[in-house]
Amino acid sequence: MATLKQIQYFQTVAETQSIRRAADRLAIAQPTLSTQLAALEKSLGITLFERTRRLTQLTPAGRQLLPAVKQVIAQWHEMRELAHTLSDTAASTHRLGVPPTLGPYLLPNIVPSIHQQFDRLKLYVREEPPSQLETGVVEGRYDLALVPLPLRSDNLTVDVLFREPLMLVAAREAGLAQNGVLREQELAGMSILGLDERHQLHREVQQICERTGAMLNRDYEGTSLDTLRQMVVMGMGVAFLPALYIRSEIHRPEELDVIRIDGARLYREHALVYRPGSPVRRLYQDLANLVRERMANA
Amino acid sequence: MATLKQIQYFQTVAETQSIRRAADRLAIAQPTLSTQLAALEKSLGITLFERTRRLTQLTPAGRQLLPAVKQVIAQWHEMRELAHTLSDTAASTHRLGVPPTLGPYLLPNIVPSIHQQFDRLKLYVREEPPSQLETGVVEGRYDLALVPLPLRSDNLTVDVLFREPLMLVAAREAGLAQNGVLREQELAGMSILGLDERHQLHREVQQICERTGAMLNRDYEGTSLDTLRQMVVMGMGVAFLPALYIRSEIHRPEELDVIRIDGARLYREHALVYRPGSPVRRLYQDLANLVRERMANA
DNA sequence: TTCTGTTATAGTTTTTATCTATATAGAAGC
DNA sequence: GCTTCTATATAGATAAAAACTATAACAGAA
Repeated sequence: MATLKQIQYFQTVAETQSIRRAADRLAIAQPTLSTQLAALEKSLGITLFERTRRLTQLTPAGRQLLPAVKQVIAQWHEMRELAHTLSDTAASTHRLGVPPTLGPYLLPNIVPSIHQQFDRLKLYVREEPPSQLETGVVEGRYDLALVPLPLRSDNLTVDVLFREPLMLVAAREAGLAQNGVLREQELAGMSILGLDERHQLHREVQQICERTGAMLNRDYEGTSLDTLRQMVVMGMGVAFLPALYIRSEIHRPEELDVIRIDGARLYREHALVYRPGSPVRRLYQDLANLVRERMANA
Repeated sequence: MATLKQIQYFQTVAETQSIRRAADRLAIAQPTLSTQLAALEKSLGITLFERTRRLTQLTPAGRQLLPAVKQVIAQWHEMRELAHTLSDTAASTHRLGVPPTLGPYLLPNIVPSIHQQFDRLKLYVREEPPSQLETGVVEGRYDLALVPLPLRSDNLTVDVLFREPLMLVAAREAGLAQNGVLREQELAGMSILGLDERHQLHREVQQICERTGAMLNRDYEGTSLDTLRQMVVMGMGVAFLPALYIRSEIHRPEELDVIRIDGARLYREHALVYRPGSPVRRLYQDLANLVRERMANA
């Protein structure tokens, strides 16, 4: 089987038109080169060179093989260069999974910071429900993912990132806003709109309702935060929406009241997860730190 | 330094997602594969795989290197296929040099036969004066050449091909033709048009003139056989033209008389030459035989 | 926990790439 | 025509590395 070395030897002999000079340039002994050339010729089934005392030149077949040989070497060098670039782990493309209720509202805040600190890092981002994100990371479809806590799987490394408050949102006409604050007790009996159960937020809101005595309206469920907001605007009820969503999507206070609930533990918690064995876990820890800092300062 | 084998190993592991299965498919022991992978990773400065018990999968960097790796292997296979094709020596392109006073008139007669017998052989043909053809072969610019005898160089293998008669050509008005034959003595004192001295034919005609007592007209010399013919047509004199030229270019007997000279050794002799060390000399001998047979039957 | 399957490591053997020394042969020079 | 020079080939020895076997380490499943 021909080796890359032999192919390089071939090219050098073709260029120098001399086994002797090629051996010098390659810094190997001349007999080595002779032997390796012979081995290459044998493995290819071609006589590549016409050897005379005065000069060693290509045969017609060798001459026509040379461009193909150069191609192989060129591709090989290209591969090595790419490897060199990639040897900085932060220069690769990492596959990041995000939940649809977080990604679009968080990433715009942090991606610029990421590119500032890791200028050659690239992210390939996909949205999926959190449960699929977890299995996606375990199975290797993702390198890392943003997921809400708590986790189902226990074989992933978890870097807790931040808590995101859930705020009560009501139509302006409902007149619920009293200085933008409501006491927890006042939630009791209230009808709450939620997302459908495929979303993690469904469960989170469900738990809040159980704790506070509010009632989760299961007749109408949103399929996204945007539809949920629309349902609130149309007066179908009130809803808990994540703070990052509110910050990025609700700009017209004349339509909606955003109300903080006094006393209740109303938040969801996000984490960055990846496989414990990932050779670039160090980079992912740095990324987690960056997100934490960015959110702490926001 | 990364080897082709290691690169193949890399690809196979990436495909099978398992060192174990890859080792099976490659028919090598598993520890060998582990070691070679580690060596490749070290030489590239990249961790290519994330090894867990359950599956061995690519790291982000490895994933991005994979296409480049496949390129290298693809190019290598392409090279091997080409080598296989070229392993039939008669499937290569051979550089053939021909003199301008022979090539255009001989090749149309023999090239079809060559392609019939060696259907994958290709000829790259160039025209040059015979002296340059000889050095061209010696120096390796040509693989083989058609040249007139005698040769200057003595370090070339010579396959004599055939004798080509030189015929006297005169304008119809000159009225020289007597049954198309002239006796040698009648040449004495006659003014003969020739090519300029860069052509071998110049010397050949010069020798004929010396032998027969004819006079070589040096005031007007042709730069090609075609101009020489024109000069004859215009009544500037008579000329010796090679039989192959006459056969292929002179179709209008009303303009010119073609006259055979009785008694004189009027011919030039052609040979096929190539370097004695050429690994494909066997093929060139076959080609020479083919030309000889073709010309004997013509 | 124990068992199973996968990868890594240790130690050995085989292969092969490389070296030095020398033979061989063509070209140039005497 | 002989010698010398120079380039490649061959022989034999050595060093490098690629391969093997055996076994350790370890995670996940039973």
